[in-house]
Amino acid sequence: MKFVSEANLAQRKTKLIDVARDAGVSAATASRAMSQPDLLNPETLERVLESARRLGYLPDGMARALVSGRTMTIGAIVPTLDSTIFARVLQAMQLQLSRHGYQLLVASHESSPQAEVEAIRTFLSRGVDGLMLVGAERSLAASRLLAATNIPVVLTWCGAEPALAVTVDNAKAGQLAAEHLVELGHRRIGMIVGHLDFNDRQSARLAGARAALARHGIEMPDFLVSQQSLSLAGGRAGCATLMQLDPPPSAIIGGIDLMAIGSLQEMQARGLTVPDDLSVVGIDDIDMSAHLTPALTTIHIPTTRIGTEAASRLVALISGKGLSGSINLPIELVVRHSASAPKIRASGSNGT
Amino acid sequence: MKFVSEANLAQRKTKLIDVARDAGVSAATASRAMSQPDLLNPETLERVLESARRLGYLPDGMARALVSGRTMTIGAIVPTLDSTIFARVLQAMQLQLSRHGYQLLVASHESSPQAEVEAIRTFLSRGVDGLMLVGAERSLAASRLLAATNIPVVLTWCGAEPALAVTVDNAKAGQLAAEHLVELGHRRIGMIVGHLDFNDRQSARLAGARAALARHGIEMPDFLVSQQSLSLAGGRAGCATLMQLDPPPSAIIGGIDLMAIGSLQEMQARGLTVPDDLSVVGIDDIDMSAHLTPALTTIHIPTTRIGTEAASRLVALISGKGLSGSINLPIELVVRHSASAPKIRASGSNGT
DNA sequence: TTGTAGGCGTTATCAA
DNA sequence: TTGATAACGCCTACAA
Repeated sequence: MKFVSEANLAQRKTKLIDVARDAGVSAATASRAMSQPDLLNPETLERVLESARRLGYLPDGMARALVSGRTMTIGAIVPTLDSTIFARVLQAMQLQLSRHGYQLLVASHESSPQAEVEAIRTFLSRGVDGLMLVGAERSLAASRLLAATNIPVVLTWCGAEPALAVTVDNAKAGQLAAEHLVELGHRRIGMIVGHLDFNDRQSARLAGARAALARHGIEMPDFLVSQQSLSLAGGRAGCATLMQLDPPPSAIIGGIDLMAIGSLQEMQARGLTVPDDLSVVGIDDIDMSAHLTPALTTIHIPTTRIGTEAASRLVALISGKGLSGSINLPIELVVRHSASAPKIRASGSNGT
Repeated sequence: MKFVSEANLAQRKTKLIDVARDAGVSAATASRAMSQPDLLNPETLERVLESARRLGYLPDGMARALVSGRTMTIGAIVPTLDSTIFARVLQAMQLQLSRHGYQLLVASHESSPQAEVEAIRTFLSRGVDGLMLVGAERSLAASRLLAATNIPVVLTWCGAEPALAVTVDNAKAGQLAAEHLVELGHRRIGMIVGHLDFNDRQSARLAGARAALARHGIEMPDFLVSQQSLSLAGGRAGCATLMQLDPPPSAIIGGIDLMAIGSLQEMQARGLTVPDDLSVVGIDDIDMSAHLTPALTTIHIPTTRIGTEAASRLVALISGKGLSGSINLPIELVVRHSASAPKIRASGSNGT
């Protein structure tokens, strides 16, 4: 028969026992060479390591995890991967985690509460050592899952007692944006936000803006708020909708920078000028915002830091050392060139 | 003593045997209830499932993987998470994979060949069932690792025989961009590309553009090529550099859309007009490009499809069914408004 | 249709 | 310093 033997087709993965035999030691010793080199005789150690190298040994994470109970893996579940914001957070987390030997497992739920539960279940089942989630609002099933687990969980952006959280004051972000516009003299202010269900960040930003305006005796009724997809196109559509109003708002707040930028582009496409014809303020301060013409006035959110802090806390909690309380990161208004005093309009009520 | 007993602090995770006992069956039966429900007596099945639900049973993925040899996990290693392009690919992959019960494990190497090896090693060790990588160029160590493994690996963007690949003709992308500009009448064409080492996509795009120009008797010497970071800021810097030349190019190709957009913004910041003062062509066709003013002329790369195809092939390869050859996806020029015929310059040699 | 028993690759405990 | 051996939680022939 000329058939190639099966054994040659899929060469069996070399395992610890192979290395041990090759080096003439027991499996236990070989194992120690991998994880606790200090306990070994230098010569033995070198011999085992050499065998491992030559045989191309790769430890089996599954077996290792099964017995040790730890996978050296952290799960992060975000609304979407297709967002500079979350990409940044994940990047920061991965960087921080890799410093401690942890690997990041990422999943996105595309704003579906049910998909989030599934992701949580999968990660828990997969044996992640820690979990990072975005926002405080989630399905009951998800909450139950989280309550039942005993691995550390950290919430980001928005928190909810008693969970550990790395937050940012989203309501204040809306407030800062609104107050800036009021100070510039705006009275008719619109806002473009993402879809509010299952998005406590956007909800808080809107509420914060509204409350701030109310304190100045200004209302922002529903027709001045446009719910759109959290994208450039959403921003453009929102801007188009609001500009159709009569009279149109003299200023718009974008629930995220991307939507504010969409507004900028919609105005440009209409041959109108920002900030002369419309003031625009964003929230997030993504990279691009500083490079636009006009550069976008926005609220800076320390995105990278959120990731770093979340990762640090997770690691600290797992190893049981280091501080690990919740933290609320500072945000601030970044004044650039997309918002100015409103043009005096014949029909408008002016401030002075 | 009033100490709370340890057992209460960390309630032991319920495992299969607990469910089995609770339902009054053997572990084997409980196991079958989870993975092969058809084999069970409906009543028994229901009883086990009920117990599992009530006890909040979550299968231990590690143990399951150890015995079954499969983790239902696919690893994807990309240059960076902070990129619309890769975000899109990953999103598409995740969507496709979830349809088959697979989970996506993501890592980024930030353009470090060594970090890539580490990521590959980690994933292999973690027991992923398949691996997705970007580009065909990598360190020797990485190649060895890949050659030694017997899980399916799919390369994306650029391929290399005999590896399975889902590619796009990057050289042709550069070619299409260059030819479009030549047809418009441009003779002095610059290009802004990413750093060329460990990035075969950018290298190919540059080479393709150069070759196309050469066929028309046009040279693109090094001083007309600016290597920058793959970012908006990089694009701006590259544009600034090239515009300082005397004479400056009449057209610029961006190695990625983001850099082309950076060029647009640099021009705008300088009070110059695109395409009147400079024609700009990108490569990628990201969302934003269609929304700019002027809208960006670019080469469309089917990013989402790359992810979908890669995922499908991986799944097919793992399950051993379905087609699974390499595939080269079509790309095409998308003419919008950022490139036009060059202004006749006194000092320039015009075509006619 | 259900139960028994062996083993997946590694680490940890206990002796030697 | 090293070795034997028993878990880890689950799956899957094989038997009943």
